Amino acid sequence: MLYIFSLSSTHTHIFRTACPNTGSRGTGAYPATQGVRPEGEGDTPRTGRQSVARHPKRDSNPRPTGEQDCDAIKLFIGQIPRNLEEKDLKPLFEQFGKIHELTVLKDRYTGMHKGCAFLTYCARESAIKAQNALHEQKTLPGMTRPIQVKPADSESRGEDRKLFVGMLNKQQTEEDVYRLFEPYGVIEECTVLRGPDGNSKGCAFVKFSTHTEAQSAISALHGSQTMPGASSSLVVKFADTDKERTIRRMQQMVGQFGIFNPAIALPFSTYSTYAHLMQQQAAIMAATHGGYLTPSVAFPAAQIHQMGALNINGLPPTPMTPVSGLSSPPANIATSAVPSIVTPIVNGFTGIPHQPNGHPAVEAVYTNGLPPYSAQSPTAADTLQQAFTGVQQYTAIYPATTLTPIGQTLPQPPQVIQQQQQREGPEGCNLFIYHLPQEFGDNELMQMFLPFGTVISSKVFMDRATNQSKCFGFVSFDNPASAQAAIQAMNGFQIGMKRLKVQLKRPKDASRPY
DNA sequence: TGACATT
Repeated sequence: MLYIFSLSSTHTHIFRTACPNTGSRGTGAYPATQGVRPEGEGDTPRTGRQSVARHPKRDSNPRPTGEQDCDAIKLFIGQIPRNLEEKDLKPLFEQFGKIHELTVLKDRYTGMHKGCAFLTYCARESAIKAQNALHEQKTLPGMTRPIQVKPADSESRGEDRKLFVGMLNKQQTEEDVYRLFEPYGVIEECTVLRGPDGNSKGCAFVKFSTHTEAQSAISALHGSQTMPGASSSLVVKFADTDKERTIRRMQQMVGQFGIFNPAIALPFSTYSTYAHLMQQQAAIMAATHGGYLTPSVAFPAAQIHQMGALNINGLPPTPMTPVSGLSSPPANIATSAVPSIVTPIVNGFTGIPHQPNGHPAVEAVYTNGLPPYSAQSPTAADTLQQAFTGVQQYTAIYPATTLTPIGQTLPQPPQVIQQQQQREGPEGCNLFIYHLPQEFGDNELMQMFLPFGTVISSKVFMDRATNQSKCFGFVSFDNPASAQAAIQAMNGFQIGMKRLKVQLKRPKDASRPY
């Protein structure tokens, strides 16, 4: 099994030019013309409001006058080949104006290029131009999806105007959905969720410019009709907040197929004690295991990622309480914003079991039984975006043949390191783990223990006859302290109905049974 | 549950 790491710098690279008067960025709503731009729009009667959606003006949240030119917009750039650094990307974006800051996102632990960037022009207008010219308009070499150029989540607000639409016909396109919703307001974003194969998952996100519009669409459309082939009537509701999504995915993962990341599937009591360790895991998972990672994992992991202070060496800063009581989840779980990048999210969806109704397990159920989140942390949003993009882009790793994009030479691809060359670590570094979820393989096992240090090997034992996991395995660290930290944190850790048993591997000469 | 780097 191959594991993909980058050992390059752990620092984020920033390209920045001096640009005066950009201090006000990051606070305003963006006059976005995002998502679908249906063609042949003359076919359908349109309201006056809806034409507004095609112009960079927003009737809500008008900006103060005189601020426009230097009220920079931070753009999120997605679907960037991982071999392109700031210097490579700069020419592509400079044609729309002077760049104030361009930052390729790197995993903070592995240094791995996350396939996305943040871009801030000196002039607001440049950002709008760039978005209009590039967003979904061209595909960079090696990528399977078109480039994403849209306001960073730190720029957008109001997930209270974003709708989840379920029970669509899988033949329905963005344009179909757009037309369905356009009578109710200005649509800023309309995205059908699709699997890796490009097939619709039968659901979509539609973002209106105002909450009122979104609400009116719900009132008019929810349950109003049943699409051909759908098992029940149309579902139109406000999209989940992260908190809701986290909870839902935890529940679903536990119930359906075990889990990938214990932090997600676990009750909050253990979740909270483990959470700060998962900060690191989140980043690593997002950056290195997109092909395996389900979005249900990526969401919460990314949230956890920005909770609390980090302890770089992976050791828990406080004594762990593996099976602690009934503490509440950290309050800031709910503070991150739902990313506006919708299209990229779906691309990383691999291995998600589908429910009998044919809907993806993760997206199938959206309710709004929880209060909306109150605050939005740009950092959280950024992290989510990073996680998403990391997930998504690893479904299409480097192609064997890489074209030279935008006239640049190509840096080398990320390092691919074969793991498990060394099976056992030194004495005191090897853990025996029992009660692993049936679904856990070497990879998942490794990820579960990565937060505690450098994992030099991970092995889940498989039944030869059935090829099923025997639910135990080994993890080896490169130092005993990591191993001890892992024992402290993970022994007794509840996953679904089981609790992990994490012990030092028995020395070879010890044959005593338990 | 079942039990320490296998086939």
